[in-house]
Amino acid sequence: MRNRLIVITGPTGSGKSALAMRMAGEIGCDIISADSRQMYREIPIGTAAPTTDDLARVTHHFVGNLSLGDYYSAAQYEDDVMRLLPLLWEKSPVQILCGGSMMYIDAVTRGIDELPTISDDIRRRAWELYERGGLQQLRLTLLELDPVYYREVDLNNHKRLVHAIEICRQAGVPYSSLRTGRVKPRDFDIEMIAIDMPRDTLFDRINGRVKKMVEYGLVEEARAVSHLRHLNSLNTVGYKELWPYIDGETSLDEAIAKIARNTRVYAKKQLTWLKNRPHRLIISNE
RNA sequence: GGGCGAAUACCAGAGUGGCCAAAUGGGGCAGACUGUAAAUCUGCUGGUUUAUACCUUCGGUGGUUCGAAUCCAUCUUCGCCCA
Repeated sequence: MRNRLIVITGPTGSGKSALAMRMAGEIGCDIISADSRQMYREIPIGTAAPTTDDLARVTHHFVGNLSLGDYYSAAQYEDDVMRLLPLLWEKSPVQILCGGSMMYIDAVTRGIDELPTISDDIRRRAWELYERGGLQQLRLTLLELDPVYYREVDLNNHKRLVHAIEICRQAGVPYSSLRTGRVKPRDFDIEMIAIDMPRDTLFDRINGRVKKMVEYGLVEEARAVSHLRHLNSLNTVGYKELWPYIDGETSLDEAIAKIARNTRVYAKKQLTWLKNRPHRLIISNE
Protein backbone atom coordinates (compact mmCIF):
# COMPACT_ATOMS: atom_id res chain seq x y z
CA MET A 1 0.00 0.00 0.00
CA ARG A 2 1.27 3.43 -0.94
CA ASN A 3 1.97 6.03 1.63
CA ARG A 4 -0.36 8.98 1.72
CA LEU A 5 0.00 12.70 2.30
CA ILE A 6 -3.09 14.61 3.24
CA VAL A 7 -2.76 18.28 2.43
CA ILE A 8 -5.00 20.55 4.44
CA THR A 9 -5.21 24.08 3.14
CA GLY A 10 -7.52 27.02 2.74
CA PRO A 11 -7.49 30.75 3.27
CA THR A 12 -5.96 32.22 6.36
CA GLY A 13 -8.29 32.03 9.32
CA SER A 14 -10.39 29.21 7.91
CA GLY A 15 -9.51 26.76 10.65
CA LYS A 16 -6.96 24.60 8.85
CA SER A 17 -4.79 24.14 11.89
CA ALA A 18 -7.62 23.04 14.12
CA LEU A 19 -8.70 20.47 11.58
CA ALA A 20 -5.15 19.26 11.13
CA MET A 21 -4.75 18.92 14.88
CA ARG A 22 -7.89 16.83 15.12
CA MET A 23 -6.94 14.59 12.24
CA ALA A 24 -3.38 14.18 13.41
CA GLY A 25 -4.71 13.11 16.78
CA GLU A 26 -6.91 10.49 15.19
CA ILE A 27 -4.31 9.22 12.78
CA GLY A 28 -1.46 9.47 15.20
CA CYS A 29 0.81 11.35 12.82
CA ASP A 30 2.81 14.55 12.84
CA ILE A 31 1.92 17.81 11.15
CA ILE A 32 4.12 19.22 8.44
CA SER A 33 3.51 22.91 8.38
CA ALA A 34 3.32 24.63 5.01
CA ASP A 35 3.44 28.17 6.22
CA SER A 36 6.24 30.38 5.02
CA ARG A 37 5.97 32.74 7.99
CA GLN A 38 5.34 30.44 10.90
CA MET A 39 8.81 29.17 10.24
CA TYR A 40 10.31 32.25 11.81
CA ARG A 41 10.63 31.75 15.49
CA GLU A 42 10.59 35.43 16.37
CA ILE A 43 7.05 36.06 15.13
CA PRO A 44 4.64 33.43 16.43
CA ILE A 45 1.80 35.75 17.41
CA GLY A 46 1.32 37.61 14.14
CA THR A 47 1.58 34.41 12.15
CA ALA A 48 -0.90 32.54 14.32
CA ALA A 49 1.67 29.81 14.81
CA PRO A 50 0.71 26.73 16.79
CA THR A 51 0.83 27.35 20.52
CA THR A 52 3.24 25.55 22.82
CA ASP A 53 0.22 23.56 23.86
CA ASP A 54 -0.44 22.50 20.28
CA LEU A 55 3.20 21.69 19.80
CA ALA A 56 3.17 19.51 22.89
CA ARG A 57 0.17 17.55 21.67
CA VAL A 58 1.27 16.99 18.09
CA THR A 59 4.75 17.13 16.68
CA HIS A 60 4.97 19.95 14.14
CA HIS A 61 7.68 20.35 11.54
CA PHE A 62 8.80 23.65 10.04
CA VAL A 63 7.45 25.81 12.80
CA GLY A 64 9.87 28.21 14.40
CA ASN A 65 12.75 26.50 12.66
CA LEU A 66 14.19 29.65 11.13
CA SER A 67 15.40 33.01 12.26
CA LEU A 68 14.24 36.17 10.50
CA GLY A 69 17.56 36.68 8.79
CA ASP A 70 17.79 33.16 7.38
CA TYR A 71 17.47 32.54 3.69
CA TYR A 72 14.82 30.09 2.69
CA SER A 73 12.79 29.24 -0.38
CA ALA A 74 10.04 27.07 -1.71
CA ALA A 75 12.64 24.90 -3.41
CA GLN A 76 14.41 24.34 -0.15
CA TYR A 77 11.10 23.52 1.41
CA GLU A 78 10.50 20.91 -1.23
CA ASP A 79 13.84 19.30 -0.48
CA ASP A 80 13.33 19.42 3.25
CA VAL A 81 9.86 17.92 3.10
CA MET A 82 10.88 15.20 0.68
CA ARG A 83 13.70 14.26 2.96
CA LEU A 84 11.49 14.28 6.04
CA LEU A 85 8.55 12.30 4.70
CA PRO A 86 10.22 8.86 4.54
CA LEU A 87 11.13 9.19 8.19
CA LEU A 88 7.59 10.06 9.16
CA TRP A 89 6.11 7.25 7.14
CA GLU A 90 8.00 4.79 9.20
CA LYS A 91 5.71 5.83 12.02
CA SER A 92 2.48 6.22 10.09
CA PRO A 93 1.62 5.64 6.42
CA VAL A 94 -0.59 8.69 6.46
CA GLN A 95 0.88 12.11 7.14
CA ILE A 96 -0.57 15.57 7.19
CA LEU A 97 0.76 18.69 5.56
CA CYS A 98 -1.12 21.79 6.61
CA GLY A 99 -0.75 25.41 5.67
CA GLY A 100 -1.71 28.28 3.47
CA SER A 101 1.49 29.07 1.61
CA MET A 102 0.26 27.86 -1.73
CA MET A 103 3.62 27.99 -3.40
CA TYR A 104 5.07 25.77 -0.73
CA ILE A 105 2.23 23.36 -1.20
CA ASP A 106 2.87 23.34 -4.93
CA ALA A 107 6.52 22.68 -4.25
CA VAL A 108 5.60 19.47 -2.49
CA THR A 109 2.61 18.36 -4.52
CA ARG A 110 3.97 19.25 -7.95
CA GLY A 111 7.65 19.91 -7.48
CA ILE A 112 9.87 22.75 -8.59
CA ASP A 113 12.39 22.72 -11.42
CA GLU A 114 16.02 22.22 -10.54
CA LEU A 115 17.76 25.55 -10.62
CA PRO A 116 21.22 26.55 -9.56
CA THR A 117 21.74 28.27 -6.25
CA ILE A 118 22.54 31.90 -6.85
CA SER A 119 25.84 33.19 -5.52
CA ASP A 120 25.82 36.30 -3.39
CA ASP A 121 27.81 38.12 -6.00
CA ILE A 122 25.39 37.45 -8.82
CA ARG A 123 22.48 38.28 -6.59
CA ARG A 124 23.98 41.60 -5.65
CA ARG A 125 24.78 42.50 -9.23
CA ALA A 126 21.27 41.72 -10.42
CA TRP A 127 19.72 43.91 -7.76
CA GLU A 128 22.13 46.70 -8.51
CA LEU A 129 20.98 46.52 -12.08
CA TYR A 130 17.45 47.20 -10.91
CA GLU A 131 18.37 49.89 -8.44
CA ARG A 132 20.39 51.78 -11.00
CA GLY A 133 18.53 51.19 -14.22
CA GLY A 134 15.05 50.25 -13.06
CA LEU A 135 12.72 48.00 -14.99
CA GLN A 136 14.03 49.20 -18.31
CA GLN A 137 17.53 48.01 -17.57
CA LEU A 138 16.25 44.65 -16.33
CA ARG A 139 14.24 44.17 -19.47
CA LEU A 140 17.11 44.94 -21.76
CA THR A 141 19.39 42.61 -19.88
CA LEU A 142 16.90 39.79 -19.88
CA LEU A 143 16.13 40.28 -23.56
CA GLU A 144 19.78 39.64 -24.24
CA LEU A 145 20.14 36.68 -21.89
CA ASP A 146 16.85 34.92 -22.54
CA PRO A 147 14.63 36.20 -25.34
CA VAL A 148 12.30 33.26 -24.91
CA TYR A 149 11.50 33.97 -21.30
CA TYR A 150 11.41 37.67 -22.11
CA ARG A 151 8.35 37.04 -24.20
CA GLU A 152 6.59 35.16 -21.40
CA VAL A 153 7.35 37.11 -18.26
CA ASP A 154 5.40 39.86 -16.72
CA LEU A 155 7.76 42.65 -17.71
CA ASN A 156 6.49 44.86 -14.90
CA ASN A 157 7.38 42.43 -12.18
CA HIS A 158 10.91 43.33 -11.18
CA LYS A 159 11.26 40.34 -8.88
CA ARG A 160 10.67 37.91 -11.71
CA LEU A 161 13.03 39.79 -13.99
CA VAL A 162 15.78 39.89 -11.39
CA HIS A 163 15.33 36.24 -10.66
CA ALA A 164 15.48 35.25 -14.30
CA ILE A 165 18.62 37.28 -14.84
CA GLU A 166 20.23 35.72 -11.79
CA ILE A 167 19.53 32.24 -13.03
CA CYS A 168 20.71 32.89 -16.56
CA ARG A 169 23.98 34.22 -15.25
CA GLN A 170 24.44 31.55 -12.62
CA ALA A 171 23.55 28.66 -14.91
CA GLY A 172 25.20 30.03 -18.00
CA VAL A 173 22.15 29.02 -20.01
CA PRO A 174 18.79 30.72 -20.53
CA TYR A 175 16.37 30.37 -17.65
CA SER A 176 13.72 29.23 -20.12
CA SER A 177 15.79 26.18 -20.95
CA LEU A 178 15.57 25.11 -17.32
CA ARG A 179 11.90 25.76 -16.90
CA THR A 180 10.11 22.55 -17.62
CA GLY A 181 6.85 23.25 -15.86
CA ARG A 182 6.65 19.52 -15.40
CA VAL A 183 4.77 18.10 -12.45
CA LYS A 184 7.08 15.73 -10.66
CA PRO A 185 5.69 12.28 -10.07
CA ARG A 186 5.63 11.36 -6.40
CA ASP A 187 5.79 7.86 -5.01
CA PHE A 188 3.01 8.57 -2.59
CA ASP A 189 -0.64 9.54 -2.87
CA ILE A 190 -1.67 13.10 -2.31
CA GLU A 191 -5.06 14.15 -1.17
CA MET A 192 -5.79 17.84 -0.94
CA ILE A 193 -8.52 19.12 1.31
CA ALA A 194 -9.41 22.79 1.33
CA ILE A 195 -11.58 24.56 3.83
CA ASP A 196 -13.75 27.38 2.63
CA MET A 197 -16.71 29.25 3.96
CA PRO A 198 -18.90 32.20 3.02
CA ARG A 199 -16.74 35.25 2.45
CA ASP A 200 -18.53 37.21 5.19
CA THR A 201 -17.98 34.48 7.73
CA LEU A 202 -14.34 34.21 6.84
CA PHE A 203 -13.84 37.96 7.04
CA ASP A 204 -15.51 38.08 10.43
CA ARG A 205 -13.18 35.39 11.66
CA ILE A 206 -10.18 37.23 10.31
CA ASN A 207 -11.19 40.48 11.96
CA GLY A 208 -11.68 38.69 15.24
CA ARG A 209 -8.39 36.94 14.96
CA VAL A 210 -6.48 40.15 14.37
CA LYS A 211 -8.03 41.62 17.50
CA LYS A 212 -6.92 38.60 19.46
CA MET A 213 -3.38 38.82 18.13
CA VAL A 214 -3.16 42.34 19.47
CA GLU A 215 -4.43 41.15 22.85
CA TYR A 216 -1.82 38.45 22.88
CA GLY A 217 0.93 40.97 22.34
CA LEU A 218 1.37 41.42 18.61
CA VAL A 219 2.53 45.00 19.01
CA GLU A 220 5.22 44.06 21.50
CA GLU A 221 6.30 41.22 19.25
CA ALA A 222 6.59 43.58 16.31
CA ARG A 223 8.42 46.17 18.35
CA ALA A 224 10.99 43.58 19.36
CA VAL A 225 11.89 42.86 15.74
CA SER A 226 11.22 46.31 14.38
CA HIS A 227 14.92 46.96 13.76
CA LEU A 228 14.87 44.07 11.26
CA ARG A 229 12.00 45.43 9.26
CA HIS A 230 14.05 45.62 6.08
CA LEU A 231 14.20 41.81 5.95
CA ASN A 232 11.93 40.05 3.53
CA SER A 233 10.72 37.80 6.30
CA LEU A 234 9.14 40.82 7.92
CA ASN A 235 7.53 42.02 4.75
CA THR A 236 4.55 40.28 6.23
CA VAL A 237 0.96 41.15 6.93
CA GLY A 238 0.61 41.95 10.60
CA TYR A 239 4.01 43.57 10.87
CA LYS A 240 4.50 45.92 7.95
CA GLU A 241 1.31 47.73 8.96
CA LEU A 242 2.63 48.25 12.46
CA TRP A 243 5.82 50.10 11.57
CA PRO A 244 4.05 53.43 11.07
CA TYR A 245 2.38 53.01 14.46
CA ILE A 246 5.62 52.07 16.16
CA ASP A 247 7.20 55.13 14.59
CA GLY A 248 4.39 57.26 15.96
CA GLU A 249 2.99 58.14 12.56
CA THR A 250 -0.43 56.54 12.81
CA SER A 251 -2.82 55.35 15.47
CA LEU A 252 -3.00 51.78 16.61
CA ASP A 253 -6.58 51.54 15.41
CA GLU A 254 -5.54 52.53 11.93
CA ALA A 255 -2.76 49.99 11.91
CA ILE A 256 -5.06 47.25 13.13
CA ALA A 257 -7.64 48.09 10.51
CA LYS A 258 -4.97 47.81 7.85
CA ILE A 259 -3.79 44.47 9.14
CA ALA A 260 -7.31 43.11 9.00
CA ARG A 261 -7.80 44.48 5.51
CA ASN A 262 -4.53 43.10 4.18
CA THR A 263 -5.25 39.77 5.77
CA ARG A 264 -8.51 39.67 3.86
CA VAL A 265 -6.66 40.48 0.67
CA TYR A 266 -4.23 37.70 1.41
CA ALA A 267 -7.08 35.28 1.99
CA LYS A 268 -8.53 36.22 -1.37
CA LYS A 269 -5.23 35.54 -3.10
CA GLN A 270 -5.08 32.13 -1.49
CA LEU A 271 -8.56 31.37 -2.73
CA THR A 272 -7.64 32.45 -6.24
CA TRP A 273 -4.67 30.13 -6.21
CA LEU A 274 -6.76 27.30 -4.87
CA LYS A 275 -9.20 27.56 -7.75
CA ASN A 276 -6.70 26.00 -10.12
CA ARG A 277 -5.71 23.15 -7.88
CA PRO A 278 -7.68 19.94 -7.60
CA HIS A 279 -8.99 19.54 -4.10
CA ARG A 280 -11.81 18.28 -2.00
CA LEU A 281 -13.73 21.13 -0.51
CA ILE A 282 -15.00 21.32 3.02
CA ILE A 283 -17.43 24.13 3.62
CA SER A 284 -17.31 25.24 7.19
CA ASN A 285 -19.88 27.53 8.67
CA GLU A 286 -18.82 27.91 12.25
C1' G B 1 -26.18 89.78 11.61
C1' G B 2 -21.57 90.57 8.27
C1' G B 3 -17.03 88.60 5.44
C1' C B 4 -14.54 84.63 3.25
C1' G B 5 -13.79 79.55 1.71
C1' A B 6 -15.51 74.71 0.48
C1' A B 7 -19.17 71.19 -1.76
C1' U B 8 -16.38 66.19 -7.40
C1' A B 9 -17.55 58.95 -8.45
C1' C B 10 -17.49 53.89 -2.39
C1' C B 11 -13.63 57.19 0.38
C1' A B 12 -9.69 60.84 0.01
C1' G B 13 -8.53 64.20 -3.63
C1' A B 14 -6.96 66.68 -8.73
C1' G B 15 -9.45 69.26 -12.41
C1' U B 16 -11.35 76.24 -13.02
C1' G B 17 -15.05 76.81 -20.65
C1' G B 18 -14.30 72.02 -25.41
C1' C B 19 -8.69 67.16 -25.34
C1' C B 20 -13.71 65.11 -18.82
C1' A B 21 -17.11 59.55 -17.39
C1' A B 22 -13.52 63.13 -15.00
C1' A B 23 -5.93 62.63 -12.96
C1' U B 24 -3.95 60.16 -8.65
C1' G B 25 -4.16 57.28 -4.19
C1' G B 26 -7.04 54.15 -1.05
C1' G B 27 -10.87 50.64 -0.90
C1' G B 28 -13.73 46.89 -3.70
C1' C B 29 -13.87 43.01 -7.49
C1' A B 30 -11.27 39.69 -10.69
C1' G B 31 -6.65 37.49 -12.17
C1' A B 32 -1.26 35.91 -12.76
C1' C B 33 2.17 33.10 -10.14
C1' U B 34 8.13 27.36 -10.48
C1' G B 35 13.70 30.06 -5.56
C1' U B 36 13.08 35.01 0.65
C1' A B 37 5.53 34.12 -2.21
C1' A B 38 1.67 36.76 4.15
C1' A B 39 6.10 38.45 -1.53
C1' U B 40 5.70 40.63 -6.41
C1' C B 41 2.77 41.92 -10.49
C1' U B 42 -1.82 42.70 -13.84
C1' G B 43 -6.91 44.14 -15.31
C1' C B 44 -11.67 46.32 -14.11
C1' U B 45 -14.15 49.75 -10.82
C1' G B 46 -21.36 55.40 -13.46
C1' G B 47 -24.86 52.77 -17.00
C1' U B 48 -25.84 50.57 -21.78
C1' U B 49 -24.24 42.34 -22.68
C1' U B 50 -19.56 44.65 -27.73
C1' A B 51 -18.08 50.04 -28.45
C1' U B 52 -12.62 55.07 -31.70
C1' A B 53 -20.55 54.84 -29.65
C1' C B 54 -24.60 56.57 -26.88
C1' C B 55 -26.92 57.85 -22.10
C1' U B 56 -26.63 59.76 -16.91
C1' U B 57 -23.08 62.28 -13.43
C1' C B 58 -19.15 66.80 -10.42
C1' G B 59 -24.50 69.82 -3.51
C1' G B 60 -29.97 71.90 -5.46
C1' U B 61 -32.38 75.20 -8.94
C1' G B 62 -32.22 78.68 -12.79
C1' G B 63 -29.13 81.32 -16.26
C1' U B 64 -24.86 82.76 -19.84
C1' U B 65 -22.59 79.98 -24.02
C1' C B 66 -22.40 76.50 -30.19
C1' G B 67 -20.42 73.94 -25.69
C1' A B 68 -20.25 74.16 -18.28
C1' A B 69 -17.49 70.02 -13.08
C1' U B 70 -15.39 74.63 -14.71
C1' C B 71 -18.62 81.37 -15.73
C1' C B 72 -23.15 84.14 -13.40
C1' A B 73 -27.49 84.28 -9.93
C1' U B 74 -29.83 82.06 -6.08
C1' C B 75 -30.75 78.27 -2.42
C1' U B 76 -28.86 74.33 0.95
C1' U B 77 -25.01 72.24 3.96
C1' C B 78 -20.16 72.45 6.14
C1' G B 79 -15.60 75.11 7.76
C1' C B 80 -13.12 79.58 9.14
C1' C B 81 -13.23 84.81 10.38
C1' C B 82 -15.64 89.60 12.15
C1' A B 83 -19.69 90.85 15.31
